[in-house]
Amino acid sequence: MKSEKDLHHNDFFERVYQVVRLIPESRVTTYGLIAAYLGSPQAGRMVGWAMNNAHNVQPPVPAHRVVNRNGVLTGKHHFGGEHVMEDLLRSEGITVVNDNIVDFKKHLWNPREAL
DNA sequence: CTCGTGACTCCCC
DNA sequence: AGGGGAGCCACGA
Repeated sequence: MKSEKDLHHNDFFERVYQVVRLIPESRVTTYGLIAAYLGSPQAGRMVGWAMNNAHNVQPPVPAHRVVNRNGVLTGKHHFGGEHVMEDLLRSEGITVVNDNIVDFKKHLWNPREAL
């Protein structure tokens, strides 16, 4: 029935989006943990590449909850403003200082353990 | 088809 | 401490 092309919902990007949508409020995860959960521990760059396109995807993807392995907001320049990503996190109760998430490990959400 | 690039991460020197 | 290389894989030129 389904052709190869109809399997687009299994694409790496789509699987990334599905995981990101499951990150709870006030929690964050990393590019590497998402990649690892999807079976490609070395493909963190792909997760970032997927986030680059996340703004024109539905349902919405809370891309601000994805940071690098040190809890740094490396993707903040893709939110259309210097403080947009940071403000979104703050509005969920997360403290950000100099692009670093305070108490990062306390807010870290690991899909491999949670899902 | 090949090449360069990237919101990453790990390893080695 | 910090810089370079490699693996990852989608995408556009």
